Amino acid sequence: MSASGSSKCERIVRVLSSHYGKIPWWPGDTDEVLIGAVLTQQTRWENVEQALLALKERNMCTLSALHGAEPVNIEDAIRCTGFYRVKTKRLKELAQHITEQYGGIQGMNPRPTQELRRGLLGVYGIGAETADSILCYGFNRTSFVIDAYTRRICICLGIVAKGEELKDLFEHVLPEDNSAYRQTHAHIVEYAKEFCGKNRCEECILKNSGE
DNA sequence: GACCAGGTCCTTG
DNA sequence: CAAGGACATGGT
Repeated sequence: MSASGSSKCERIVRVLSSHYGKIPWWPGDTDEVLIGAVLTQQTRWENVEQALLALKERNMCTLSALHGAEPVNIEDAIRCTGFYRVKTKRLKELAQHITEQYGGIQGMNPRPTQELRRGLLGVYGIGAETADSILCYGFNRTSFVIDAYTRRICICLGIVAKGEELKDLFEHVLPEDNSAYRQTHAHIVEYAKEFCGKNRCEECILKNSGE
């Protein structure tokens, strides 16, 4: 009889938290988080940072600036993140959605999380991970981010839930506290970079710590 | 030169 | 519904 998905999730949260403690993750104002969330799709964060700098140098690192910018100028700034044409289109769509629906980022603050999430998921190029990253790191909401690392680790540990089910599992286990959501996702990424994909799976702390 | 990166969308079987 | 391809640059 193997442990249930939720007790395995609970253990992931607990073990990683005691191992890594508090770590800084995804700093920046709301505009930067929104833009970074799109740019980091299938892309290393170091490349995203360069693109954010390039956007800042051009005074284009805000959603309203991107809303009015020429696509070619956005493309030039974000080329180093790859997929630069589709990402430019996605940023434009996101800026348009927020401007039209809420009159800007400020207008989103009073709205409930689920309403914001539905709206974001309706935008071309914004899927579950990007939407939840925006909500969790940009608007301090309790919306848990499921990324490729999280899926990989959960499969590795025999957790069968996937997609929205996996998100629900973690959200039932976590306290209703944004910093817990941030930290747990940060821990998972940190852990995955350290142990997954480098043939170090067998020494990983989740498999070897007790039980 | 091959392979992958903090996804998403579209097309096929 | 699962699987495969497209989107593109930069690092290992």
